[in-house]
Amino acid sequence: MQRTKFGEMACSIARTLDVIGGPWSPLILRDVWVGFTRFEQIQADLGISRKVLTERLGHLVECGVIERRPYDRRPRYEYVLTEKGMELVDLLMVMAGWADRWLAGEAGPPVLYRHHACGEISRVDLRCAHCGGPMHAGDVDLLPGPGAAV
Amino acid sequence: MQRTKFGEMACSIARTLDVIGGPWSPLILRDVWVGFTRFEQIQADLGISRKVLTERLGHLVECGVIERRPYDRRPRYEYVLTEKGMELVDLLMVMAGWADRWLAGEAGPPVLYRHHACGEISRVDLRCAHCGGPMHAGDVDLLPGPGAAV
DNA sequence: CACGCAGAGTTCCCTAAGGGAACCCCGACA
DNA sequence: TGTCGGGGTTCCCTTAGGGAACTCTGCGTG
Repeated sequence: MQRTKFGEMACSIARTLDVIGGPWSPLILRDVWVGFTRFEQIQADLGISRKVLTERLGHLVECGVIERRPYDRRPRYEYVLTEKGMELVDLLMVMAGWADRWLAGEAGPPVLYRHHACGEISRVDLRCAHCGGPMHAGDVDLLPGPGAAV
Repeated sequence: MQRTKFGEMACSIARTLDVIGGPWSPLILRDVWVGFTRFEQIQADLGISRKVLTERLGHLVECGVIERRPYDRRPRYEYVLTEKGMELVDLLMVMAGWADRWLAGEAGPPVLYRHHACGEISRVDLRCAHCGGPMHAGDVDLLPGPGAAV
C-alpha cells in the first residue's frame, strides 16, 4: 500500500517491492499460478475487495508480470503469467519454503512440491550460480555494483 | 499494512506475508542485515516514519526474526537477526536477484554478491533439494500437504 | 549539581489507501 | 425483451502510514 515509492531507491529489494509490495500482490500471483486466472475466481478465492483487486491486477499488468487477455467474444478476460512473472513465482516458492520450515507447526505444510525432473517431493534450495555450493545470507559479501547510487 | 490478516489462511505464502508483508519490513531486515542495527540508523537510512518503524520492529521481534538487545547501560538497543531471520534474508537475496535481472536497466545492479566459498561474484540459483537440478515455478507440481485446509 | 545531549521511542493530527456493498455495462441466450 | 454472469466502477467509511513535535532516560561535562 506504500505511500513512499520504493522504486526510486537504488535497491533491488525496494524495486521488487514496488512491483509486488502491495499486500495482496503475491497472493494474486499465486492464484494466477495455480490456475485461478479470472477476476471472479481470484476475488472469491482471496476474499479481496473488488476495487483493490482491479488496482492490483492493473499494476501487475503494467509491470509486465501478468498479461490480460480475452478468452471469449464477450468481454471476458483471463490473466496469465509472463516469463517475468514466472520468475517472480520462484520467489513465492522461496517464501513458501520459509513458512513451511518456520511456521507450519504440528500440521505440517499445506502444500507439497513435486519436482518434475526427479519426481520427488522436495523443496527449493539456494545455490551459487557459479560454483553450485550452498549460498545463503551468511555466505556472501556485498559489494557496490555498477548501478550503485552516488 | 494489511487489514485482512493473512496468517489464518492455510497458505505458506500468506503466512510469510503476515511476518514481512508490511511495506517496510523487508527493507528493515535488509538494513539490519547489512549493519544498520539501531533505531536511529534504520530510520535515517530508510526515511521511514518513527512511529511505523517502532511498530514494525516490534512486530518483527514478536515474530522472532530479530532480537532486541541492549548494547549499553543506558537504554540503548540494537536489533540482530535470529536464525529464523537470517533465512528470511535468503528470501531478500532472491528478491534482489529478480530485480537485478528484470529491473536494473542500463545501470546494472546496485549491489553485487560475492560468494565466500568460491570467491566469485555470483547470484543465487534455485535447485531441487533432492536431486540438485534446477527447480523453478514451472518445474513442479503442487500437491495438498498434511496441513492443507479441509 | 544543573545542564545538555543523544538514542529510542510516544503522541497527535492529517491524508491517503484498503474494505464493503451497491451499482453499471456488455454480449449471450431463452 | 428480460435476465444472467463476468468484470469492473463508484461511493462512503475506517484505519494505517507520514510527519513533526514532544518525552524519557542516563551518562558526561563544567
